[in-house]
Amino acid sequence: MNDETVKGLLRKAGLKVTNQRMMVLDIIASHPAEHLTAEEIYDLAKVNSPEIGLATIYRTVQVLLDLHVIDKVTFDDGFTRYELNGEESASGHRHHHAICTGCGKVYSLESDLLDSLEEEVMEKLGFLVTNHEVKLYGLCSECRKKNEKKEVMNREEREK
Amino acid sequence: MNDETVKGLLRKAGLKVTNQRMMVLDIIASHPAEHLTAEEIYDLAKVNSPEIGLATIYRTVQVLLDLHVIDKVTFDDGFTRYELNGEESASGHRHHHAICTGCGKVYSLESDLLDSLEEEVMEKLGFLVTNHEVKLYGLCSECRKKNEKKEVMNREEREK
DNA sequence: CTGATTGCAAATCATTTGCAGTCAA
DNA sequence: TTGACTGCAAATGATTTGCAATCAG
Repeated sequence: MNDETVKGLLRKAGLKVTNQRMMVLDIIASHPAEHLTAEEIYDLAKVNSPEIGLATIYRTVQVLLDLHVIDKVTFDDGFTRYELNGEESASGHRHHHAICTGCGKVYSLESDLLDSLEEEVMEKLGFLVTNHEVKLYGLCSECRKKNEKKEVMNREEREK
Repeated sequence: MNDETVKGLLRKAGLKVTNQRMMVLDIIASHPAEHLTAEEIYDLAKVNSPEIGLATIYRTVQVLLDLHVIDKVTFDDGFTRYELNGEESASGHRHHHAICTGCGKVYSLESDLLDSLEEEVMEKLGFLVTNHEVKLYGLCSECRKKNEKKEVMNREEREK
């Protein structure tokens, strides 16, 4: 989805194409996989437009959410984050996230392996799935290595 | 998991077994699949203990979260909700939720169909999944029926 | 022009925290 | 007895809102 497409969506919705709106969109688009918070978007926006207000960021992400241009994500750290909607994936479904409980790093996954789960829900509950959100919590390879080292150290400590 | 088990967990953690803590636990346990908010737990607690404070609810759910007796869930409505940890399911993994975008009702699912996804993440990223959270958004059978009716009405309206 | 949008500051509202009194062990 | 726990009220911090000025169409 490019700027022009979004401009079209804005107009179709009877909304105006403003510098602030396009700037927020571009900031989110140019930081893929970074899951920016409103405050982070605000700080980046201020670099080129120091007069912009934080309220504008909040109002703009709401507009972009309504247009399904972006999606909301949270990783239980008290912040709402925003990312481009993965509309490319025919299904319209969002991608998944793997969150490391060790270092907090977030990995984005593209796999769409929930089809069988969604079919099951349709059959058993008559529930039609239109979107999903998957978060995997665990340890990334780096943190697993660190943990192993720590365990070795603890063992040596104990065996003293 | 019963009261006695939790009392044991509290003692093992060097924490005290208080009426407030057991009451909050019992309220959450006796409202399965209702995904209570702190405020809702507070209102239910006040029925029998009008002097209890909301801060105690927040502090208590934090303790129960630390002990992995309960889990946190959010459905993007601005509230944090709490539910008993589905520790029964050998894997220690949480169950899934299907959230109706029509009426907001939440269905709990027990299926554990993410194994292949988790294996893939392990192979490709070296990321070890220890827990996951799955939310399916869509329309429940009731709301689908309502939508169909509405569509028929719209069509009739258009064809006038 | 003119209503939508913005920036600012003040308001909201869920959650957290300090503190003095209370209670479990 | 005594440190952990609780209730209360005040503080915090992300997000929202009212309003006058500004801007897109």
